[in-house]
Amino acid sequence: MFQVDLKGRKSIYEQVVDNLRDLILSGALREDEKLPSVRELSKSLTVNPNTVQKAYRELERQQYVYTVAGLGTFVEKAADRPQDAELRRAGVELLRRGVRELRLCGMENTEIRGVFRALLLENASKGKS
Amino acid sequence: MFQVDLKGRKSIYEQVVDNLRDLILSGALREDEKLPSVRELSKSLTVNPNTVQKAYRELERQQYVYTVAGLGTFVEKAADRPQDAELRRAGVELLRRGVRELRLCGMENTEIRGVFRALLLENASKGKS
DNA sequence: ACAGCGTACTATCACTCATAGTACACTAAG
DNA sequence: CTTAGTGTACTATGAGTGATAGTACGCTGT
Repeated sequence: MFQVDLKGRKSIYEQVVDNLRDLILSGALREDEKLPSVRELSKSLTVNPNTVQKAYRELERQQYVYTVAGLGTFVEKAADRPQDAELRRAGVELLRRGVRELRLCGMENTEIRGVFRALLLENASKGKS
Repeated sequence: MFQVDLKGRKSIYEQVVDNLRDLILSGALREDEKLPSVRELSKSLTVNPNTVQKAYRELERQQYVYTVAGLGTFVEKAADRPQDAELRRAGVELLRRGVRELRLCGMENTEIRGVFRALLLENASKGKS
């Protein structure tokens, strides 16, 4: 399904959250589709079940998934996800910080704009991160 | 000089590093200008001297400052800073992640470009973060 | 009844951050 | 030389977080 990086700065459960969220947003996991069970995914990733459960709890808190007792965890309908706006704000914030960083390097608006245009084209056809 | 946020996700010494680095890059601290002493800044920020020293050591490692034994810590000359390229790569990476995030929200290139243009103008005249 | 599911709880270990305190070598000023 | 101020080094401690292990409970579908 995906991999986790033990030696990264991001914690494991954060990586699980981000990866699953991306799979949901990209449509790789469809609405009402069942996610792997906690124990199943924990074996697949070779991590502790508690770690996966922590990730699932967070995804449920953010309303990307919903849970049916005794059945499993499923992808929430896009219509019931009011927090896409929050994700959008996060994206804009990343752009803002990037612009600020490049400005500190002494780059002018025209240069920054050039870098940005290249980025847009670069990622246009790519589905990977 | 600046403030630290105790309740943020970033550690204190990282905040000190980032703040001082920004002051140097923006020119608020000029070349060969003396930084506050470890004990002085630690009192000013109400943090432990060891925390400030850790930040200074990191800034020296990144060659933003240099140290003269018994005298103090000073701003490195811009010509002796080969790692601006690294900062630039970090900025570009932020932009890339921002674009990716906004794409996951379902935004098209034209929309993303619109947000970006607004950002460029918004920060154009601002000196604050 | 049984297997599989999410959930809850306690306990432990490791790591990082921040703190406290002490000590040393250096420099400039008196 | 003495003193104050500087960076630096070191040990120790407490708090917090992340990850782990193990156990247990209630739910669902077969």
